[in-house]
Amino acid sequence: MSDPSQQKERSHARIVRAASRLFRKQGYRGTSVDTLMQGAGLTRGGFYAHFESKSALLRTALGDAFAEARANLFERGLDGLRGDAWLARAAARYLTLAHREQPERGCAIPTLAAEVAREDDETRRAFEREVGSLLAVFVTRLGGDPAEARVRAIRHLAGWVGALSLARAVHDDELAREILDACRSR
Amino acid sequence: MSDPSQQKERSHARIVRAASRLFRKQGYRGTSVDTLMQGAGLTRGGFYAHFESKSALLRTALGDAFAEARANLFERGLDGLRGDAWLARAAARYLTLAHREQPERGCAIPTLAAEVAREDDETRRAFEREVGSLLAVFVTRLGGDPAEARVRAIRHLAGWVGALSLARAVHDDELAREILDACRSR
DNA sequence: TGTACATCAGTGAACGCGCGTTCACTGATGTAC
DNA sequence: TGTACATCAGTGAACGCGCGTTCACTGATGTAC
Repeated sequence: MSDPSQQKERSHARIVRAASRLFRKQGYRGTSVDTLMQGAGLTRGGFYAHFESKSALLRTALGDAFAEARANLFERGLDGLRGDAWLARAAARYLTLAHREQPERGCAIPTLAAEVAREDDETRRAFEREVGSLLAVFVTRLGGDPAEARVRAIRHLAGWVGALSLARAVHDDELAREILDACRSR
Repeated sequence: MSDPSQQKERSHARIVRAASRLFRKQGYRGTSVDTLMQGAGLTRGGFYAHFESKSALLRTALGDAFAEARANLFERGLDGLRGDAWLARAAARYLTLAHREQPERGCAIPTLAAEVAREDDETRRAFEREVGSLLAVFVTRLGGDPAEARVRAIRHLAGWVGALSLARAVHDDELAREILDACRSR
């Protein structure tokens, strides 16, 4: 009973989950190994039995963060929707003050892209893979000619990412709302 | 001759300039006071005769960074241009691989927005002021109804910011180019 | 014109602290007989 | 069923290091007489 390797797997998953949330909330450099192990209910010494380095965890945590955001923002509750109907609902979810105020469960791109851009090739490849599968979801949902859908997917995603980045970095809530609203309408 | 207070002013300006470039290139947390003082040709001990804290320098450096980017990307060489003609030229400048590879002279939003979002109110207000004056340039250049121009300004800026953020965080140059190109047209 | 003193921008050693990482150890659990 | 041993996930003290910040000092320059 309670196979010790299963226990290790569960700890591993808790570390990844904690990292995925804390990195989005406080940034990668802003989150210490100590803090994230506490977030997983463990102590710092155990970290290196699970990951080669903090950087290796970032690569793994990106997968979890993108998966959570993908589900929450673009899939959950939007089952049958396609084309402009899906686009409008996804935009309305992405471009909210709630998303602005809860980076820890939201899209990983506005929170982590700038730090990832300064990391090594392997990390940027991991990020690239996640962007790729996110765009694939967009293309499927948008439908129509795949090449055209891909251009539209990139354009919309970029607009939403920029809007959220701006809305988070300004102080005034009203300005934040204006930015989010301006990018929602088509 | 060579008024000592003038010398201090020149050192001050060199620190701000170095910070403005290094923060965009390596991030705010990624740049130490030591590194940026070396970048200004000084030693670390002198820093606190010029700024109350590293955070106070960030607020000042944002002004320099936005001013440099505003001039380079949206004004220099675009003297008479207005409306869609200006927009197309500005987009063509912003969405280039050169801009992707030279964050230290480029737009401060993709490089610093995520870190600023985690800083205190005063810093976010400084960032907000700079975004405001950048949008004012956009509105003037776009012309037409000011309210409509402002919505368009926000929408385009957000799209460009998101595109550059994505292009920098992915590894593959071809994908980066595809992202930048997709966001240029219209 | 020359000497003594005041000013002050900049220096560099030092501070306490938190970081990523290592490692000898603990203690709960599973296995052998 | 009970005892002795092996395994191994997790602990927590310790490592060297770089950080933001402080401070006693230096040395060039300007001022007073």
